[in-house]
Amino acid sequence: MTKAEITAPFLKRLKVSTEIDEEDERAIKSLPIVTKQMANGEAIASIGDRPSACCLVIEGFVLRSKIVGVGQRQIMAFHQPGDIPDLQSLFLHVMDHDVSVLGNCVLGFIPHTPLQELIKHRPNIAQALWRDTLTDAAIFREWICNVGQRDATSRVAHLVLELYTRLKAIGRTDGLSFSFPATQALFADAVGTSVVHMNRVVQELRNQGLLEFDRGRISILDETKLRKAADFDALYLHLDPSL
Amino acid sequence: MTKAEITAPFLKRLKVSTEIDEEDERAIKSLPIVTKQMANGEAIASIGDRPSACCLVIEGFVLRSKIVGVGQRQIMAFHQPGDIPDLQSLFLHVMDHDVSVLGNCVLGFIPHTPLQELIKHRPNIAQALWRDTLTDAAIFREWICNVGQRDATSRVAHLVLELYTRLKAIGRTDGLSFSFPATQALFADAVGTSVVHMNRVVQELRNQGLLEFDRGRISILDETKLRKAADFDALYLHLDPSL
DNA sequence: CGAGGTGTTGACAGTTTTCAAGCAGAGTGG
DNA sequence: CCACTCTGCTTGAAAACTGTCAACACCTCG
Repeated sequence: MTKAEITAPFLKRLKVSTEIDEEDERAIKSLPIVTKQMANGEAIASIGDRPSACCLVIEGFVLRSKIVGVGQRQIMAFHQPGDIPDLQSLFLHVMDHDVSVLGNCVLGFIPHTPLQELIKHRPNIAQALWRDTLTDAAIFREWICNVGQRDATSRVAHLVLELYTRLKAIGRTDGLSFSFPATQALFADAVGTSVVHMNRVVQELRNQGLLEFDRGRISILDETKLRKAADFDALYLHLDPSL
Repeated sequence: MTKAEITAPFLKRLKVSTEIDEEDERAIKSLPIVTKQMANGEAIASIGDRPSACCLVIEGFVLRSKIVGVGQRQIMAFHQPGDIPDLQSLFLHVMDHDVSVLGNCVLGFIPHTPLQELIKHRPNIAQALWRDTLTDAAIFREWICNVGQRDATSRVAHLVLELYTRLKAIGRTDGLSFSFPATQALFADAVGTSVVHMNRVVQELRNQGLLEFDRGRISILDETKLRKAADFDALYLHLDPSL
């Protein structure tokens, strides 16, 4: 993979929100990035770690999770190509949660030191990255609402629409469907329900003709009804309004 | 109020995480801050707004919330003196949630422009503020876990310990108790339960001798048991380890 | 073929919400 | 001082939602 290919989704993302000039772009392309293939479930960083590099998602998905109480897992975020899921480790040195791989994934590891240099000397990039961590936070807030106020059916509908909307913004959807290698158990961990209940919710959404889960592919069948069931408003994603 | 008094909790907070030199301190003290007294429930910023200033909490508490579905409210964060609850509006120009006052409160409003200048020319301060937004995000993540995985009793216990720990870090606790002007309905909105159930949980915690709610004052009666009930680990708060 | 992961189902138990009502205290105005 | 209102807290009973347990079908892979 060339540097251009590696940094492409990342650059595209940054440019949505911020003026990135040629020198910024050169600086990003000259970062020392080590790419690595990783398989489903592999750990990138674990709670208590003190990482010395950040990981850029190039292909595939990454998730952030935490074990709560007696072994239950809560997933707190899904990350897609162009994201840096553990950028926070630059400033919060101890990991307070786990970061791991979903499906097969290509990651680029960027050591903290050159990244810190980049932030110091390229204010545009610093600002874009800061903004990125703020939209992450906005998504966390929406998840609090999701888990706190909506019933299980709405939660799943909402999560699907979020994934769809974010993936569409980076051109990784195929009409109204997209590839997402998650089992029902994983979805259950993300919306805070049991696997059994998750299964019933999936069936209900299927029977009502709203969406279809099929071996790593999610298809939206009736977007209008799904939006209504989900109580979904994309404002919190802070995407480029032109999309 | 003098500038020194206004900025004191804020400066104290920044210094915990970052080297702030004298010039940084001078720059902060010369910010044009307009203070304002506000009363319980007053709105600071609402969803859809495009604020042109950020608000610094000087005395009292501020909360962030969102209306979900048919009028239910989810509280997503509580902020204490030294916090800037809407710092994100510097980079995410449209508010995706509401910010309002809890109890009586003194706020300092700082226009975006001088704040942006400060960030541009004082990298230490920029870094400290960025770090602050990252700890906010860490708290959001923990709230997702709280609402997603714990039962109502643990959730309340967890929230109380979080408030206690954060307030202790800024010296606003009184032994094992602290002042926090929240009704049970407010707590219900924060942990995602109904008011009725919240009341039952409060009584249970009282009966078990874990804590006491009394007109705006919360007292921890048995810290060890409460910690256990809450499944609480302060790691995610990223506080100065010397505290 | 057997093992393990994933999806599915039924019955039952537990938690939480909803509805409806009553109580206590603070503040208001007559 | 006494209604009166308002808000916050409390209680009981029924209904809704969700979790747990146990079992089985299906599929892939070694």
